[in-house]
Amino acid sequence: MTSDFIASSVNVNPVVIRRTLSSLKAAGIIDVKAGCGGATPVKEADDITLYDIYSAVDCVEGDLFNFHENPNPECPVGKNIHAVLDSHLADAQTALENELKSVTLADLMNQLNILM
Amino acid sequence: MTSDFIASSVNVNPVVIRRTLSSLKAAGIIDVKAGCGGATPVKEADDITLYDIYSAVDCVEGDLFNFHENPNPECPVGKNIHAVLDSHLADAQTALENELKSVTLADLMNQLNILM
DNA sequence: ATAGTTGTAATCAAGATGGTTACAACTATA
DNA sequence: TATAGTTGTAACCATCTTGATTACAACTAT
Repeated sequence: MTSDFIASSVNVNPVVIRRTLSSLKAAGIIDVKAGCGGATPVKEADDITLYDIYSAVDCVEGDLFNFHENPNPECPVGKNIHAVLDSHLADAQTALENELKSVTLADLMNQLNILM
Repeated sequence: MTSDFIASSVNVNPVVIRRTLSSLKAAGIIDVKAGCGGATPVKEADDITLYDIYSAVDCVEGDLFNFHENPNPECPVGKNIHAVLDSHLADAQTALENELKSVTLADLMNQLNILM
């Protein structure tokens, strides 16, 4: 399918589709050649997780949680807030990511077949 | 401490502090009276989790993941995409929230005492 | 009564996001 | 090879979001 076709179905500008496909290509998930229409998967469906896609289109880059890069070193709370909080926030992010890693594109396709 | 004092330490506008304290008050975590300075906790520190604070200041309201409220019903993928994806995304969100629920303010205060 | 504080609406600037246009580079096909 | 159709990407613009700021009413302790 061409980016124009997908765009008209998704009801969005073709450039947005191309940008997203470019991200997936950069992440090594699909291959898309300039000129001829269509994109082809590079990896097997059971080797592509939701996390792969999630990180490919990186809505989130690096840390999910961010706060106050330069807290006041004179403040007893501010001085230690990152030492206290960062590990817990990282744990929460990891929990989310692990859940996304547990679902593959093959899983979704199976669900889709059942529904159709 | 007054909102002005906190604001100068955090290096932010006092109104921002007041807005955040208002959110925490609305969530029943602290009490803050207009007029006199300072805020007092309403619940015990071991009864306040990171999730309570996270949801009180609601950077995220409702769903963490959002995509395409009105997909094309003519499209075999779009027609079923929410039925296929939503539960997995909800699971990921729950995993993150559960992790935040496992850490209390008392935990953080203990860590802080060790560091100080 | 007064000085100092919180609550909140209103406004503004800055940054982020997505939409759109435009065009070069590329590919398959006749 | 010429051509029609497609992708890649830069550039620009409108819109939304976010936080900063001002202003002032309502409140509290002394």
